[in-house]
Amino acid sequence: MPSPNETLSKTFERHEAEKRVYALWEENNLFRADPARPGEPFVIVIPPPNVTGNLHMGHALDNTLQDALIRFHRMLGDNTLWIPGTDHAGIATQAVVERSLAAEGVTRQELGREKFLEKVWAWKEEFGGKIIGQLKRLGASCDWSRERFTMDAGLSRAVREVFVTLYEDGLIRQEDYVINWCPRCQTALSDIEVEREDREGTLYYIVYEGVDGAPPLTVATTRPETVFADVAVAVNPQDARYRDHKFVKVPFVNRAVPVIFDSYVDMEFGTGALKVTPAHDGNDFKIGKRHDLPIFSCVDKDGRLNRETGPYEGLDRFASRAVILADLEAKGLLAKTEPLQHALGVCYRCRTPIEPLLSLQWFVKTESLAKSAADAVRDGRIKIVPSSWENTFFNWMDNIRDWCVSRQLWWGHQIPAWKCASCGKTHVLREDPTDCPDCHGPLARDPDVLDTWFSSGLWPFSTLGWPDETEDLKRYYPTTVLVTGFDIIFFWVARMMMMGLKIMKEVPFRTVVLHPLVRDASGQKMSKSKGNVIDPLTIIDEYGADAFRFTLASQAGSGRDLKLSAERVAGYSRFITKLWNAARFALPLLQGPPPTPLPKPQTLPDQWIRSRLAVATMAVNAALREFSFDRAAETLYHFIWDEFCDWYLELAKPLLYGDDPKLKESAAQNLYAVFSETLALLHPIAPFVTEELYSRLPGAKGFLMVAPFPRGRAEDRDEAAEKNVGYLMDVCRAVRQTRADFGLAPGAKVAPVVQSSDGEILSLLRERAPLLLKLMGASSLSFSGDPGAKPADAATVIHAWGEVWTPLAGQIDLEAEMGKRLKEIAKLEKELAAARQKLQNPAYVRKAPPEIVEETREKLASAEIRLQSAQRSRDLIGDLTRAAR
RNA sequence: AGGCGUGUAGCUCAGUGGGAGAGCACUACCCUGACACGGUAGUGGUCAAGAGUUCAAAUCUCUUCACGCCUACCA
Repeated sequence: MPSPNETLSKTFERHEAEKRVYALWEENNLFRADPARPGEPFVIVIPPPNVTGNLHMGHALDNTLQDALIRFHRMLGDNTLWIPGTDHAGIATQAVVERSLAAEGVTRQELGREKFLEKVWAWKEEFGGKIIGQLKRLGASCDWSRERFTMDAGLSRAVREVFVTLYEDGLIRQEDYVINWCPRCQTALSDIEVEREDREGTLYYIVYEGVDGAPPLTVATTRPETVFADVAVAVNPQDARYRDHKFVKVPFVNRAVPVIFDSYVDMEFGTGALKVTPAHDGNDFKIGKRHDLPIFSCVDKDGRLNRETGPYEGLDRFASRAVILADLEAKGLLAKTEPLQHALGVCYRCRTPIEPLLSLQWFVKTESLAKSAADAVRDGRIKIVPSSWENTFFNWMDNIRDWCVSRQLWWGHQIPAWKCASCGKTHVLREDPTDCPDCHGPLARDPDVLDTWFSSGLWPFSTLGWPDETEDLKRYYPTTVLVTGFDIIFFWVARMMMMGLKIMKEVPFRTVVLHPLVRDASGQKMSKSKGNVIDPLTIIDEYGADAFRFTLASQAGSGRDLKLSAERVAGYSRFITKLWNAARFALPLLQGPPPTPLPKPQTLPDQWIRSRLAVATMAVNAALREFSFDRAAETLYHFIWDEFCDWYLELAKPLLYGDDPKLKESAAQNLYAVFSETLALLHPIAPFVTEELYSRLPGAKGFLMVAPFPRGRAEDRDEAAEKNVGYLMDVCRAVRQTRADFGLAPGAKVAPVVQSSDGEILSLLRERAPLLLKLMGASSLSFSGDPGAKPADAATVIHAWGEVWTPLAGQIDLEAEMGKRLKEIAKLEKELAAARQKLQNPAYVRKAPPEIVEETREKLASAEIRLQSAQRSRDLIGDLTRAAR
């Protein structure tokens, strides 16, 4: 680090400093957790980003908040651990590698499973985890020595252990079921991986002829190409129209199918008759089960019509539609068509329409797991912040459906299930078998892998070493806080709860902090196709990590959207510069750290800023404890800019620059204490600039990152000092206001007079006069106890404690000033009337709390005073106008 | 269809029973020896609309309107 005495550059050279400071933190092992150390555990597991991923705004926000919490608690002395890592992201990663293979003209099928997986691992080693370096640029203080990957050996063992345990407990089973199939990705998807898109579709009315001359029946469908797999037509039992229909013929294949009654059918929709296709619709599947109907497919996994469709075999499911409709029409079986707006299920990755398909898959039975998770939130073992999300959470947990966990991919945790070729039994095992445990027949392993969310569901304990009883696991489970966006409550948060409670018999975390999603400045989702993506690294390059983090924190309290714009970051980068410049002023004046315990402040400016610091410190502590990052940021912004820089530094200058060595020293020591504590308060949100400035404090030891976080000294609260500085501010503002209102020439030195009947106030002000002169741009300040001593042509500002008279000089825009005064008077009169009316209301005086009534009286008095001020100004302007004529 | 949420200054938002606020933007003036990425003083709002509860409503209740999100079995 540069030596403390070196003068600061004009602005914070953040590129160089961020790199240097971060390297120092790492070299000094400051991120590393030690279970043996004392302290309350404070543990966060990172939501593992995809190993293929790049840092985007969502990550930036998420990790800024986590880092702020970790840094805060580290400084509080807690035993903090922030576990980083990445997710193997099955389908996403497989797709990336397949794409790079395609460039070489190879498919994964040609390569074979084993070779392909080698390629993926090689890709992961070379390109994966780029995001880790990007998190470091953000300042993330993760314990990198504990970095994990959802497919590393330990986590894979955990996955297998959990799968087998759930299987043994009857919570996992393999079943034929209609699942969501993506014909493009060639895999099953869970229900929540299906997204709904509103699309303009068409409702086709198709005639099914009656069997043996029975009357025909018309059904309405959006999917005429699935008629081949129809096994029934269903109508509502209440529906009188179809009482006499017994059997109808499926078009093209002329199969006779029964007309059945099922209350699921909506009589109002279409014709009130529904074609039942159990193999290609989830609801039809349920109807089929209820009525014990046969089930078979007419669309294959590649999305083409199969053999059941006869001449149409091989056609794409959508391309076939036109042909089929034309043929239906030719047969006179297409009664009519009408447009229909419907929500089409599409693959969350490639937006290909989902094909509901009958298939053999593995399911996790979620009902009991979900109940225990919901109970944990209901009884407060897990707190959701903000609590408004609880209803959404319960709504899902109470209506949860079984979780399809098998995926027809290669990249992932292969399901530990083997099927015996001779006895046909399926074995789910912890250790790889050589032959069938029952009959020693040859075994074939299930080729499917698990949903990537299965392994991330174990993240809070698998990363701590489970299933081994590690020191980390004992010390750090359950984790303390989980910070994430609300978009993955169901994908991830709920599943961690279910898995943690089932496997560990204990909640995975005590608090879930849900933050907004980052949008662009106009509230649009950031997406490549819209071209509105702001790259966090570009922002960091341009404005610095501190300004960026401060911006994110300051906006993290708002509702569900965080609208981010570069202008806003630019604004907060000025705040960082302001702090830097305050340091440029302060550092050369400092000799060394103040003695401990910190001496009581002796002078008014010191008493005042210490009091204000105590208030701000307590507010920041409270805000960070309550995850109100925005409140913490706002408090710091105003304390540093308005109170520390604008008032305290100005008030302290005469002492710091003065001739009295004793005063000088105590002022410098106080400045040191206040400034260094301010840096500490700001550190969790803006770690780089604060660490850098801390290192420049003469005699500062160690790192700010591990310095104690200020708690706020209650004994520093000093109401008298705050009141007295209030008088100084009153005088100062009165003169400044007069200067501005009456357009006094900037160079013109005024000679204001302060009048008060309170001798103590006068002597206080007299003592501070030299200081005030500079702040007001006055040549002299005089004092009077006598209201009659007012100079002619002086503007008056009245305060409750006295008056400030400022003699006028120079050019004044009388007309404009008169307008302003009249407007002000009107406003004040209104205010007065309102207050008077309240006080005249007996019900108010009787029922309102006395302090509120008192407040209103004070308000009335203050409005009267301000009205007097304004009236005097008006009269003065009137006089001046007449004199000018 | 149901659920959740939002509506406050030109923009972004804080404020959950008692003075309508902040940042940015805007206006005027000022390079005063840390900072013009600065300072000082200002302009700007029927708190979406209506009704109710209350001595008192941006805040609580109801209704309406607008927008957003989530969930869902209307083929």
